[in-house]
Amino acid sequence: MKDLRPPSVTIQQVADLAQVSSKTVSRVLNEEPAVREGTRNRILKAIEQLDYRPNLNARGLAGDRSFLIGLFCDKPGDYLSEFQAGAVQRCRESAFHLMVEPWDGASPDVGRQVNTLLRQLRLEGVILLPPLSDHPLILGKLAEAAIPTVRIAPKREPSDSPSVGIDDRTAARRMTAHLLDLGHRAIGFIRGRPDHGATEQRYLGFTDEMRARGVPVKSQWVQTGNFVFLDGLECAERMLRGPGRPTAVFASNDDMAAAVICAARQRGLELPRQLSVVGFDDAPVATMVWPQLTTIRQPVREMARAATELIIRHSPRRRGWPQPIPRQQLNFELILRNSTGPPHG
Amino acid sequence: MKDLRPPSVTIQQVADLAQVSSKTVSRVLNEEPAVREGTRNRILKAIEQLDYRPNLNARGLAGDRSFLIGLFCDKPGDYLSEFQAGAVQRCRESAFHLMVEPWDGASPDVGRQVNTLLRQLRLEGVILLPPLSDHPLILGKLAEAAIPTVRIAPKREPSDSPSVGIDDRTAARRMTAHLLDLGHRAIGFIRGRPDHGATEQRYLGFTDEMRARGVPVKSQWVQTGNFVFLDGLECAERMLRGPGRPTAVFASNDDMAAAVICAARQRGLELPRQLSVVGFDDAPVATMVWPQLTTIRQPVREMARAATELIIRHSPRRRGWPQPIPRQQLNFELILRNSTGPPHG
DNA sequence: CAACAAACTGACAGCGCTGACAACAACGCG
DNA sequence: CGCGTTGTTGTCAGCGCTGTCAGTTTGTTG
Repeated sequence: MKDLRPPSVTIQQVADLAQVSSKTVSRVLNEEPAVREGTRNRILKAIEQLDYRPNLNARGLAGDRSFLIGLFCDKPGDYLSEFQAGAVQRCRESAFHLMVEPWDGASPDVGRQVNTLLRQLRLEGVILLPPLSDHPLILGKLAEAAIPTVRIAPKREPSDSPSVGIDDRTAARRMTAHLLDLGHRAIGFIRGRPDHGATEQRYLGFTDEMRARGVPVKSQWVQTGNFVFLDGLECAERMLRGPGRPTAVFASNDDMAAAVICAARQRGLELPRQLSVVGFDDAPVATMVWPQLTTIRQPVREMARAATELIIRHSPRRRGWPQPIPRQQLNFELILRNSTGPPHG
Repeated sequence: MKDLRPPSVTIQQVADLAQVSSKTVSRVLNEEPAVREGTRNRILKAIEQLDYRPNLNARGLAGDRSFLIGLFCDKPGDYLSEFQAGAVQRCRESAFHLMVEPWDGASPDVGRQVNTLLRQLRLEGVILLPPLSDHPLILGKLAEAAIPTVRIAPKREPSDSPSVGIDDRTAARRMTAHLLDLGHRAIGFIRGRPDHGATEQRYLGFTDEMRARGVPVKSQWVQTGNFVFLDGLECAERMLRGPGRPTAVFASNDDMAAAVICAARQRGLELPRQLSVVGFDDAPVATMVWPQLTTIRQPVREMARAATELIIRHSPRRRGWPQPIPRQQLNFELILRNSTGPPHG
């Protein structure tokens, strides 16, 4: 059975047409400076005319590159989807490609698998989504292989690797202020997964503002929901049963906030009159529940672009990594919808 | 600035250690048959010992392959996430990799871009998610490049390309039967995006069963919501206002069903007593709204596995494509939750 | 205008692997 | 024992591109 594919145009054909050597064509492909204007144009025209596309395998093999960026994540989901979209977009602009790799952070085999991937594919950089941003083993492998790495919303802040995120602490603080401004004093909080960096930051933001205003944080109103709906449901039920329940609940993400809404409904509470609920992330579900969630919008696509940009800009790696790149913080946005209102009475 | 990466192990080193030629190592790598048991073991041991990983670029260049499978989709979202997870999993088992590529089906430039991708990356196969499964231009390019293609939930059924899906029509019919069995006679339906194959099938399933039971379909209760929440909201409002409203609404997907729930709430309807709502897909949102949605579960991961399997099994492409592969239909599941009940009164 | 530097271009090897084909061994058979 | 046959391994070229370095042209200066 023969190969049915049409034959591909090679760099040599372009070179012949433009009457230069293939090396010179290679130069314009790689945007190397030393090519005369006229020559470049002639080559560009030839490329156009033949509709030439360089073969990535060949380019990679010869130059020991891959034009591939890895996006390592824990689980698929909204956040990943959105992030991926932003990253792919940026990649396209520079003829890079994105390889999304889900890892089970808990598996004992990650190390080996990451190794395989790095060495087989020769990734030019890796973006780590939480909670992988703080996975010691993966970070270790990456460092060992000297792969440029950008961590998204990391927990620790070792100065040796750049990261992109928002100021979760300030955002949570702002949100808490919103609740306090409405008049709430009895506020519950649902924490996220302990291994996410954002979890602690958001909680700190909450307590910062409560303390600053002199409002006590009741420990039985602080629960941990691991960022998932079902856990959020349980947390909400624990908070809401009994007479002395909070008048507002701040969930660390929207999935859990949606759970609070469900739980409140089941108990027959009227929202937001009897209970205000706020989330974090502005996930799709934020506008698919009623009342719609007041939340914090993270500029996920922009973060993805920024992270991808960092890697592309410093590629090929020979140019050195890391540079003195500070943690990059993008702006969040407080989005007021109708899940919040003044407390009843 | 020198290259910081550790040097990589080559096939030659393995060959030397095992005292064979590199070609023989290559043979075991590619699972070619003509290698003596003892030799194979010796080589395997050497590979293990050196922790050798073949360089994909080199393999690709020499063999004119890529070990890459493309997953083309329209927009990111739950469905994609889930599908991607399944596909990546299958890829890993065979040392393949998945390249997710979002395309704007409406853009006039898709053709060129698809071309670039196919030729640069030399994808060994492509999986098309709806609505791209029926995108004439993309299908054309793929055929032209003789790339094995699997279409997910396609509309048309040209026998020349395999596809994977569920029996949307029967599923919708089953769901409709559920509603009728509960006693509903006034049933509204919200259609999806016209360019999705499933849209028509699901609607047909609905009318099939209604007709079979002799229950009339009211045209003002059939609306089109394009599978998105906001449109669903409008559709629901149109159906629900006025006195003669349906007692049940069948939305073609869960996002729109969630919208129906919102709309019903805003009008103060009690669910499911005054209105039953059902969706389709069993998306995450199905269990994040209250009441939780009765819906149809699609085995998305299994579909992904099946599609990926088809491509891997027929790779390298020299082995011929297409084979006489019929449309593959996986089983759906009707999931009863609490958004449905007998009609009021 | 010679002399030299800077800008530009090309020749060539080789990246790590596989395809085609040759070579060689082991075996069965007349 | 010669010969073909099958099974197993090796040789070698070359996939399409880029790195190195040498060669050529152009520009600048005294």
